[in-house]
Amino acid sequence: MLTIGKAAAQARVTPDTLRYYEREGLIQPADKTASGYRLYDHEQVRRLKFIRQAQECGFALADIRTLLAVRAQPAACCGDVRQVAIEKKLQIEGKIRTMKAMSRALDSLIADCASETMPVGDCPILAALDKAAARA
Amino acid sequence: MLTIGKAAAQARVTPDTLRYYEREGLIQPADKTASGYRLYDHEQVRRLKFIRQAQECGFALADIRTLLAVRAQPAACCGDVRQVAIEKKLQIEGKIRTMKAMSRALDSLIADCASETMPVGDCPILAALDKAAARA
DNA sequence: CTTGACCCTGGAGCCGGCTCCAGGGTGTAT
DNA sequence: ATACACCCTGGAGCCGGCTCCAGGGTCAAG
Repeated sequence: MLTIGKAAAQARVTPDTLRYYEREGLIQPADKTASGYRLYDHEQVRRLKFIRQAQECGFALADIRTLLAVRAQPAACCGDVRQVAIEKKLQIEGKIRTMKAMSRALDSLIADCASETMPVGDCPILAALDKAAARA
Repeated sequence: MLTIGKAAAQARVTPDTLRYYEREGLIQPADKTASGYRLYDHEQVRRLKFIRQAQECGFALADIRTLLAVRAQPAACCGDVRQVAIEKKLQIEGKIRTMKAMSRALDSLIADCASETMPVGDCPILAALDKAAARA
C-alpha cells in the first residue's frame, strides 16, 4: 500500500492533484490508516494512470468520469464507450479546423510582411487585420 | 458619436465586453458625456473590430495589446509585428500537433471497437487506455 | 528524542475572457 | 408624467484543472 506521495509519483502527478481527483469523484483511496493517511494499492494506481492517459487522448475529467462509470457497469456495452470516444473526436476535429483557419490567416499575414525595415505605418499585417475588421 | 451599446453592436460584442476591454487597457472611449456615458467614434469602432479580428487569428488579448502598442509607436517597424505573428503561429502549430495526436489516438481506439453488443469488460477502448496507462 | 519529511483539512488563488448582478442615474417617446 | 430602455460603478461568479497555503498531525531515521 502506498501513501499519497508515492502513488502520485507513480502516475507523475502531485498529491494535490490526486486529492483533487478524489474531490471530483474520479478515484477513492483503497484504504485509510487510523491517522487518516490515504492508502492506494496497485489497482488505484492503474486507475490513476488510466485517467492521465484518457486526458492525453483529449477527454475532460467529466468525460473520464463517464468512462469510468460505464466501465463499472457490467450491463454496459462497448458501444457506449465508443459513443463517448466518437463525440470527443468530433470535438477535437472541430477545434483543429478552427486552429487551422487561424494558422492560415497568420500565414497570409506573415507572407505579406517581407520587409524588416518598413515603418509600422505601412505594415501589411496591421493593414490586413484592419481591412478584415472593416469587412466584418 | 455612439453610446456603448451601439458601438458594441457594431463589432458584435456586448457592452460588458467593451467595458472589460477598457479595463484591460485595449481601448478608451473617444469621449464621455457630462453624465458619464461613454462615447465612441468611428475610429474606436475600427479599433474594436481590429481587436476581434486579431482574436480570430488566435492572438490573446495580451498579444493584441502588444500589437496595438507597436502600431502606436512611429519608430516601430513592420518586423516587430511580424515577430509577434510568427510566434503566435508557432504556438498554434504546436497546439494543432497535440490535437492531431489526440485525434489519432482516438481513431485507433474507435477502430478497435467494432461490436455494439460486446460487454464493456471486453471493450478494446478501455483496454487500450489501460494498456497505454500501464506502459506510461 | 529530535529533526525533517511526509500527511491531513479547508479554503483561496490562478489563468483568460468574459458575464451577470445590484443599486443606482439618464435619456427619450408617448 | 411616466414608462421603459439605456447607461454607470464595483464587484462577484463562471469554466477547467489544478496549485498553493496555513496550521495543524504523523512517522521513520539517526
